[in-house]
Amino acid sequence: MLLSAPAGIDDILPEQVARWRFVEDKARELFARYGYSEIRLPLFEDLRVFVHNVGETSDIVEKGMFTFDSGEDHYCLRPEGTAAAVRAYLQHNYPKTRPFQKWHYIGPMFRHERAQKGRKWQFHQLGVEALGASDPLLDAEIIALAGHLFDELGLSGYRTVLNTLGCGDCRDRYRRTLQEQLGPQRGRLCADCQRRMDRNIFRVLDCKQEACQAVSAGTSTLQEALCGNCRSHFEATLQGLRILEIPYEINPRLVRGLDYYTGPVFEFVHPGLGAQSALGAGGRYDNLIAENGGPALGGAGFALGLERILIALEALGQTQALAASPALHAFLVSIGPGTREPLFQLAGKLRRGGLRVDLDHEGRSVKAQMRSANRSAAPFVLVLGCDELAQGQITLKRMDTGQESKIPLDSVLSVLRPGAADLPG
RNA sequence: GUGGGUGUAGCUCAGUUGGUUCAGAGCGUCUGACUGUGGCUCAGAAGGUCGCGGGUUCGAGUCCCGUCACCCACCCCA
Repeated sequence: MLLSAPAGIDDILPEQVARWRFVEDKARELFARYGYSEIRLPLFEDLRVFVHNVGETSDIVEKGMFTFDSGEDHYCLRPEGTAAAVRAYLQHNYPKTRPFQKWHYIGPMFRHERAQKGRKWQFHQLGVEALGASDPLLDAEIIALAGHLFDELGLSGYRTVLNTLGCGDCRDRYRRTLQEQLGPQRGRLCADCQRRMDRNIFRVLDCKQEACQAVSAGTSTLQEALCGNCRSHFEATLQGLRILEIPYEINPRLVRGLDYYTGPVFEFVHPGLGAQSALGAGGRYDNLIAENGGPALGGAGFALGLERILIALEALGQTQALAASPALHAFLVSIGPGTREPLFQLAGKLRRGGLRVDLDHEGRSVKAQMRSANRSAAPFVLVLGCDELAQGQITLKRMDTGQESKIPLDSVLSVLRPGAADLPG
């Protein structure tokens, strides 16, 4: 019986890697343009890093993490990046040395949920964290950055939805209001929402059930409970978006599942994604640093689902025009006894000289070697037969015209090298 | 954790009311078409315990049960 990868974990095969790199490369370039330097964080952490921050009652912590023990210590595969970034920020004393940090990361995250479209056990996030400041223009900046990335990728049709959750006080006040307004209607809510009422009552607001929506439609919105500071921060964020001419829409019922969010939160949704409709999401978390033992410094960030971006691009038909890897400069074909080793030697020289070349390793016929050459998309083929070998020459064939010429064996590098920069790839 | 759907060659799928074309097609792969040369065309070949295990039947990809895997959805979230 052949083994296969665990459920919910995909191999990213060579044929697919070009698409991944297309997104990753573009993201890295843009992150740098916005001043977000890369940080590489561990794939597993002390369990407490996430339990306290993501939320004890969130599904991620309740049943969604891969955990394991080593002796007395409890660990988990990271389910998200923000809490780990904050941990590193504090561990390395950034608040005291250089409190304002703009970081980005790209890498795998792990959540133990039933897999479905756009939801895997191992998935990949592109994330950004701006730590140590509470400037509302930072909220606007990261929203703009995500949108900019989508635009650069040719990912059209996404919507930017935002809302504000308010500070702790606003939320406490609003929570009480909701409890009062929803309490008497509890029986009309679905079973999930009745559960949500006790765990995270805000999530009742974005339940998909019609009955629940009808009930929650009658409740007051958080906007009405917002304190002056939160109101002006949100306004300033929106103003920042307008300055940058970023289109957005406000959804007062947008709620985030992670506990650490405060203030503005946002989501990028796309119709090509299926039920998991968010390309990415994020928001401000002004209490997170303090709650982890640091000073009262704010932060904001987002995480985008790499697979989801790929799904959306696929839905848009933006899949072609991506070479799997740079094409070879030349494919080397050997004909007849005694030619293989000299050809192998030539390959070594050409590679040392900076050219991408390859040759057959399956003992295939000349015709088959030519087929390989053709498939490789190499613009040139070098044919070494007994005749050429005896003359110290090699046949250089242009694959586009089929034109052939013999050149001295030791001149190959200098003949191909000048044009190498013009070659595809 | 809960539903629903699907499981036939490497890939995409046909296989009608269970019975000598039900083991097939297309694509892909490989070989060959005046003995050292690709892309097009033509010819041919390889490749499948029909997910797995039971059962019903004279006889099962084709019916029943179980099981596993995958997909989609709920939930949750990127």
